[in-house]
Amino acid sequence: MGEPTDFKAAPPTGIDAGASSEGASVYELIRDDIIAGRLKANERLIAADLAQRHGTSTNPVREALQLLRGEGFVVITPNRGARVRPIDQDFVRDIYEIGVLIEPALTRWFVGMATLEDIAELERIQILIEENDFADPLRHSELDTTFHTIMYQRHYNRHAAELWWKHREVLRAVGRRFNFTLARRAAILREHRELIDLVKAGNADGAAALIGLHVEGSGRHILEQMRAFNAARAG
Amino acid sequence: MGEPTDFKAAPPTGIDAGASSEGASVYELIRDDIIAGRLKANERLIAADLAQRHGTSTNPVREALQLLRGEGFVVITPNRGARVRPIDQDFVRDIYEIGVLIEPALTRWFVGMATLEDIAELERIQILIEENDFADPLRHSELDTTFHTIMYQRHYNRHAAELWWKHREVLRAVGRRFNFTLARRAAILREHRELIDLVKAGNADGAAALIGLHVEGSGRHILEQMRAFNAARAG
DNA sequence: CGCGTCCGGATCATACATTGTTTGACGAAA
DNA sequence: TTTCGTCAAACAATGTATGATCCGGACGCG
Repeated sequence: MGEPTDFKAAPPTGIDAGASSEGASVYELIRDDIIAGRLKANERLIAADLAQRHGTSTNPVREALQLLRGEGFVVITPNRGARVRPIDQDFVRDIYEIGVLIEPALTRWFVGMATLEDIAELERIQILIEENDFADPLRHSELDTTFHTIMYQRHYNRHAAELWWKHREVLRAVGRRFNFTLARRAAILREHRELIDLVKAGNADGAAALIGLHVEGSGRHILEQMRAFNAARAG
Repeated sequence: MGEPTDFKAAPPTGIDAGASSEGASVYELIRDDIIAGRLKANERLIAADLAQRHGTSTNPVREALQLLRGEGFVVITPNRGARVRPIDQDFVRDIYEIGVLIEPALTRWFVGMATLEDIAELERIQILIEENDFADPLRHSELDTTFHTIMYQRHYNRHAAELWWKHREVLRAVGRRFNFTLARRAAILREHRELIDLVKAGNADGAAALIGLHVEGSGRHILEQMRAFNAARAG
């Protein structure tokens, strides 16, 4: 975990990391292709083709597909191969709704466990977020993820934390395609500030409720963007 | 889904099913070995060994391991192979705690969508459960799973339903090792009955709260059994 | 204790066998 | 002529086998 001063978003401890040695595993390449929409919904994923496209053999590709299946990005039907699961509005909604259920619980625990250092760290990141002020969207995304990771990374329920992280990655990837509305920007800053206050006050229920709204707002925001994008494309 | 009169527990629609054609895929064999404790905690999983033991080659084994990784049963470190994740009390606690967060939401939705047929179906299963009265534990497990599946199988959030199903499978496998205490038996029957009443009354919040308690009780029950078992083994 | 060597095994490439699915041609029946 | 069932060939999923390469840990030496 190294220096806690680093703002780089990283999984909350001992969590997976691709199976491959290379910087960009086949797994990651395919996954990003799916999330970014380069591989279209329901498109067939033929192992041999993917192997050739990424300059590997079929063996790693097949493993990557199994992994992606486990994560829900790919649907495999026995003897009929793999298809891209559509990253559509339903998919995003499903994911953020689960977040709405889980994150408040993680937050509630954090409020009871937070040290002064934790709070200082949150405030430090929040200041960086405000300094960046969405100028660099990627940096905002990193910082925002770090903000939440600070709260969840030590939670005893590793399963829940891991689930949160996976979902977070998906939403982050999808959201990268869009810009933040002014309203959303304001809400994010306000809610973060408010959250810090609630943590300071030790108000676990309040913090949990707020995080629920925060996640819900974030999910809705992405959903709206997707809807607008699709409407624009159709119109 | 074929005949709704069948009580056999089955996943809530279109959910995975092993990748293999055979009845028992390597994936399932390894998974069951882990859950049943035949493969010990943190034991190294050497692809070549597993392949030989199950009479296959390394390729299916590696794919199975990736899949198991995605489901949290196996931890894979790059270039250092796979290890069995311990199915210990922490693991079980993590899983049922997530259930406590998710199932109430699924239930709340069900209460708003339940038809008379659904309720009749719940009551029918409940009668079978009471007739069996834990005499055949396996049958109870099947029936109980069906009871909950009736409520969740049509939920729009497939992701959440799938998550529930996976967790359910694990808890079922772990629980198979133990017997129900009398107190737990009574609680299960009472809570199911009460749940049906709440559904009939359209009391979504009440049903959600009750399910929360139900899942919590179920989880604690398994945890207690594990604790007792370990204490007995140690003493 | 630090360092180099060696070995096990992970990872990947390749080739091939087997089996299930799809598709479209062909022919019989309406 | 149209419709429908049958069947074979193409395609690809799945599994097997084998070898190359590379990383990490263990062992032994200085």
